[in-house]
Amino acid sequence: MTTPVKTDYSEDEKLVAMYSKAMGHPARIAILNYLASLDTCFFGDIFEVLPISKATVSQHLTELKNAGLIQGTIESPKVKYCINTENWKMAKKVFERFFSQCCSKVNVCK
Amino acid sequence: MTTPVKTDYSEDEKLVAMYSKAMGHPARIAILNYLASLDTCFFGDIFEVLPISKATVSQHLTELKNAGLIQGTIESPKVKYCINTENWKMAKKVFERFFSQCCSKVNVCK
DNA sequence: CAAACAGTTCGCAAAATTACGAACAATATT
DNA sequence: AATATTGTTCGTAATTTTGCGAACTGTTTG
Repeated sequence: MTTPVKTDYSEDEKLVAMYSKAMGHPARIAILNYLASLDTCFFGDIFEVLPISKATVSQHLTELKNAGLIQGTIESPKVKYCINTENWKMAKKVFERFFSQCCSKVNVCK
Repeated sequence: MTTPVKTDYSEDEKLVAMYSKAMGHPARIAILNYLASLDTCFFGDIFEVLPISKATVSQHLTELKNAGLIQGTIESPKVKYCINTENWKMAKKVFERFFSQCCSKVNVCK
């Protein structure tokens, strides 16, 4: 009957952390903002707007794709990117739950 | 009249990225969850619940403090930690705005 | 005053992130 | 068929992150 020491993190904790990590760079936030404001968007459009090389843009896009926040489809010779709305909604929900758990009661230090 | 190429990221983009980065690790999410569920909490309580060394816990706490999401006050010989409600609300708002900008229109690829 | 307690900081190692240019693939154009 | 266009991948370098044990700081207790 000891304290319930965590041997691992919960799925929810891992999920929030995963989305957060993917969003943990201004370039990736800028990409998401940009994609969220558009219907369609090619790699070139994103690259054009960011102050980094295309190799780096491509890397950031891969990370966002791996996190599930965006998706890309080939339209030769271009690649069209967009928000993955399904997962975007999921992330939105997960963050809402996360942030709403605090500040309901007064729990300030001191 | 060329395309408005970004030379830097907006303050909002940097802010979301900063909070996200701080939240980009399951241990830090677990800490925030834990703190959000309590009124008061000492370092030892947090350490006790996590599967990592106290040196590492201390590091994570420092990061969360630097991001402004938590605060700590010394109550010798212990240290009491808690959510920084002011900034927590700020973060909540910032993420709400971020996530609500999408999915209003149908902008799925293909 | 010595020993115990509660955390932080230091020093270090391993791994991951960030960034870029150059090389590469795959289609499109001439 | 050669060349241009569009992105991705590779190789590499610099930096940051993550994690830990050990040493340290500052109270507090014996």
